Amino acid sequence: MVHTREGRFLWVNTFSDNRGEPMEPIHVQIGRNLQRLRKQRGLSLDKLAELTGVSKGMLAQIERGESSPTVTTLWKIAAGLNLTFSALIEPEPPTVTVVPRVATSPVVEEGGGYRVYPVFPFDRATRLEVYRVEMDPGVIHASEPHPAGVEEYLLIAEGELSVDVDGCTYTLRAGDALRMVADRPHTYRCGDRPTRVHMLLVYPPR
Amino acid sequence: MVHTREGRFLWVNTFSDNRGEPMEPIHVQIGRNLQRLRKQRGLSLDKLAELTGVSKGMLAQIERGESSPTVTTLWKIAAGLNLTFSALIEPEPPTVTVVPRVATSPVVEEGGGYRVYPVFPFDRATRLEVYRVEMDPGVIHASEPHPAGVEEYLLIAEGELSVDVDGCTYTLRAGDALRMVADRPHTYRCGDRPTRVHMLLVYPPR
DNA sequence: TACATTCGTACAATATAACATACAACTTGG
DNA sequence: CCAAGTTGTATGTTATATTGTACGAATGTA
Repeated sequence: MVHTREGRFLWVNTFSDNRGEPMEPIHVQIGRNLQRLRKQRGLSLDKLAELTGVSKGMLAQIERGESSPTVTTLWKIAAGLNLTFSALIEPEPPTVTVVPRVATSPVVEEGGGYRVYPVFPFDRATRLEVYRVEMDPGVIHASEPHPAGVEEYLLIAEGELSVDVDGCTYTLRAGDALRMVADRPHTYRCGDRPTRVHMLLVYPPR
Repeated sequence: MVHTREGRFLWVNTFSDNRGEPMEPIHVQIGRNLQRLRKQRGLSLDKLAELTGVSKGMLAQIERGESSPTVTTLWKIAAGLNLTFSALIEPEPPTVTVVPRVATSPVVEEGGGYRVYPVFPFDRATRLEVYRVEMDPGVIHASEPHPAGVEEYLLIAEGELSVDVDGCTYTLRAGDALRMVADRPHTYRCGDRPTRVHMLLVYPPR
């Protein structure tokens, strides 16, 4: 319950901040991204027109933010450059991010025996959120459901964890993994050794 | 250029199977997704037109795959429904899957000292792929670049791992984490203890 | 049941995307 | 240096995206 609420709390705040971003029309952003990507690859408009099957004039218009291309045109561009739509729509992300273990404080610490550390916050592009969960022997933690569509992955780093969900119990050890649709109550139970789990929450496109 | 060519090569040969894309034009896919999302929310075209500021007739045309909307129109739709572009482009997901450690065989086993076990295969909905990597002390592994847009997460379960990328070296220990854009060569170097890492590959929406 | 409202589709008018071609400025090769 | 090639921009034409309105069918209400 606390965990779920926390998770939701993080989601709401992180998500909306990221969403409140585009002050510029989307076609202008796309234009800028396209020009950057083209120049990074040292391509002329002519060359790009060849690669993508979109006219040189149109590409120039797009880059200058003077036209709002159709999705088909964008698709051609993305395919020709072997890109995703994201690369055309989103600004360039940082390349390497390290999160040392000691750099994080638990966001949840029930009686100290169940500790949740944020590793990577919700990322709008990947829709992925990563936590490190540490449980002391014998600790039981009940989670309320996440919103519909959220999927949870548990990657056991060490120790032993039992997961109760949908009336079933799954016992997992180091190296084991479990994924589940997380929109129902589930309970974690730590075995007789300290347990560390990488927990991934994957949010649906929404 | 060489790098770009390499990336393209990998994309074509390694990932095209996983990404087995439909042969349908993108605007038809978008139409289908839009209609599904609209109906899931119990909205009429009228209501959707209100929410998005796109005309009812146009929305109907899009849903029927009869028109290739501009990026501005798509943006309006996404914003009105509080969606990402991905949700408009990608189809929808599926309960509990457990992958015991012993259930998997390494897909990569270079001289035995570097072993990659698939945990969760590429999932079209989450665009996430999970591996467990085990390295013996002193082992070095050089990775070729992944396609553009792919992001790699390394969650250290145990041991010590050094990651060389972009001329920088990051040393990670149990509980540490790293995420990076994976479209460039990178090298893993195991410390003096056996190392286990959860490796996540997140593919951009496409 | 009759009437009102809602729904998705059709259609004509308007706006704009997308193209091919031309052109001035710049770069490259002999 | 000059000619040829390349580059991004401008322009007119065509295709199509987008709108507002009308309409028949379906649904809801008294």
